[in-house]
Amino acid sequence: MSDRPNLKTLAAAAGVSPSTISNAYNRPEQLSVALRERILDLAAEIGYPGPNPVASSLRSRRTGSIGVLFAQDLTYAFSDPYCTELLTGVAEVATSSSTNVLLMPVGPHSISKVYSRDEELRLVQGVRQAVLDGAIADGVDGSHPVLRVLAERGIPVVSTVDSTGPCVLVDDREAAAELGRYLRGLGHRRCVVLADSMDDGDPVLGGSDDRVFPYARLRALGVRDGLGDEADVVTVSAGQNTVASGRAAAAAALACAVRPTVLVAVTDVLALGALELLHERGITDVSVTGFDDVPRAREAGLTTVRQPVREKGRVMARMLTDPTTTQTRVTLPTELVVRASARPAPA
Amino acid sequence: MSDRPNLKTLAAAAGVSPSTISNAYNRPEQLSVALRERILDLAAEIGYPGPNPVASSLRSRRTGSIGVLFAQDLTYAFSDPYCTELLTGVAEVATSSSTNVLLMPVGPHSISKVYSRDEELRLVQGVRQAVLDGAIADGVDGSHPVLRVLAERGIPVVSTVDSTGPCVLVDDREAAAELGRYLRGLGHRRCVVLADSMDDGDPVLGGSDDRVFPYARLRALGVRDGLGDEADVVTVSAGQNTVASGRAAAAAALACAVRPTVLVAVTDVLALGALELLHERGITDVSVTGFDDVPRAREAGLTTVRQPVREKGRVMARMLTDPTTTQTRVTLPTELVVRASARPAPA
DNA sequence: TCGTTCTAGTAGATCGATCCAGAAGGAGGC
DNA sequence: GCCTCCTTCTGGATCGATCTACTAGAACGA
Repeated sequence: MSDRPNLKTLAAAAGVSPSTISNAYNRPEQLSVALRERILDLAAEIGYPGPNPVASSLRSRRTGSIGVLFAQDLTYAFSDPYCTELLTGVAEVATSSSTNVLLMPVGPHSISKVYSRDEELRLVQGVRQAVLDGAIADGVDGSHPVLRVLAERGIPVVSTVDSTGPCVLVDDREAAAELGRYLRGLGHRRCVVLADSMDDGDPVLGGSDDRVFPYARLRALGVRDGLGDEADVVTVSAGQNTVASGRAAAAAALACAVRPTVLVAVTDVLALGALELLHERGITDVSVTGFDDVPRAREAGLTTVRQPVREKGRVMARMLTDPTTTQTRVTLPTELVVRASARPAPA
Repeated sequence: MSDRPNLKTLAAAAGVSPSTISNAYNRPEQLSVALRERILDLAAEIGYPGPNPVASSLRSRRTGSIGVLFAQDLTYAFSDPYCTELLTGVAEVATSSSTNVLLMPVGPHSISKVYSRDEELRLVQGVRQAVLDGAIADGVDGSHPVLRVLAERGIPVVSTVDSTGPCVLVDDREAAAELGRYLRGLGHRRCVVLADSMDDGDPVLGGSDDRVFPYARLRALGVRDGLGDEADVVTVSAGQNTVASGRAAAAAALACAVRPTVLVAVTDVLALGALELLHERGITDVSVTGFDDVPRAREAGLTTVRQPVREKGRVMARMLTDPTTTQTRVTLPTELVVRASARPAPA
């Protein structure tokens, strides 16, 4: 079997210089229509698939793909409605600009843990070997080693977490504060916040904050702000952002010495789990709220905070693919969505 | 600002040859522990992020990422439970092997349409520029131009559509035939098959087959096989695989001259749409079946055919990432799942 | 006729690593 | 003391394109 044809092969076959072949694909206006036709005909004939993208990227320093990093495990991402909605926004922009989307698995990372060199190399391996022009980091804490690798590689990163670099945010704290004030108005004073975290095991009541995701921390703070000083607010770190975690966290919350009147979940998914548990146990005097306003929140009658997740994905992707966008810091609006799951606190 | 450090810089700084730096990252056993430590220390100090993956891929012909191609629009993929389940399986394997997952947008493709050269170049641009070691093609018809590009580039492709190359299949036709026989046993003789397709517009009754996805075609054939010759079977091409399409297609089906006793959707998502419409119109004497057994099918009481989608994703990803797998053609089992949505045909 | 501008195409360096064959130096055997 | 083997490290070719700067010749105006 003969060697795979490359640009030089084709150049020789066509009797032109390599530069001209390159131009035929990348700068049609630089050569005559007739010559370009002849070249592409010949390419089809000898089975040349176009310039090798790896070689092309090496020289041109462009790859035509953008990466997406999730704080949580990639395996969970596709069953998380927040993630899929964000990806949809990213995909819309990617599709319209013929850009590929690279999903990188990243190991869980704890701020406090110190990694050995080889542990860290393994943690960041996906990102080290990733071929991309820019990356979207969703909920990834600024201290995460993968962000350092990307910075060293000179790859632009747009984050959903507040930082000095480009980011697309919602005001998590203020949005949660608004929710808190609303709950305060309903008479709630004893509250447990259900927060997803990098933990894998059972829910931990009032556990340390350093494995809780950045947005979860802010939302918990905001709820405290809104409920006021005299309110009793405890956080449960629940583990992965899944319905099952929400159930377990709610169970842990109900087992508190002083029973809360409201469970404030930092995501709708956790809230749905909490609702499930309350329903199952026939408990009707405990309110639940969520955050995000995913499709199922509406069906479930969940009081929540809406954020424009798909738009977030679009904006982030545009910041990386569209050279004319100059904005480097965008804040998107949120909106309190009142439904039936939060009721006045029992007297 | 100084130039970004590269392998040669680091080699010079460490007083060793470039090969040694490369080995420090890729072949730790080829150098003494002390030297490797010294190199990695120095790398951290001068901010060298490790070998440039593009240059590395060019020489080594490995990229550390696998691609995924969906027959349908990438934007819809994340809201399609079949796709997300497949991706989850892929992600599991990718995570455990530190492989990245590349999602490539691909324009819709009609078998019969002839593309101009530049139209086709645009259609395949994402795939032409994609950096990957292998690709998973889900439901992509063998005639699709992107598959030719991948073949010319020498990139291995695992397909879910029967072909001469590697593939992971379910026996769509026989699975559907089993369903057909079951429905026949329930007395059904007038059937409309709801099939998703590359069309965008309104549902087309008995439209041409060439824009229907390959699996949809096979399942339609299987149902015919199972229902037998005397049964009246018509296909509606419904457009995208969405609940909304399912509703519209069901509406079209009910408008038939001879009203069907059963709507056989080639996917659960379409079936859910059909159920929604029937429920809304208060129609109780028309049965519905699906295919895939997605999570919501259970909640909806949908009679359907289960296929192990996540396992499919795992197997396909393994065939591309694990050099020890030699199997080139795998058939996974299916199972008829009887629930309440298919009832005996009215007399 | 001369100089200028424009178009179509070219030459050769370069991007940043990995691969393969080989060499230096020390250990071990006889 | 000599030879062999093993470990550790090196030199230089190579992967396949794009980039920048340049040229030949046509076209054009004065």
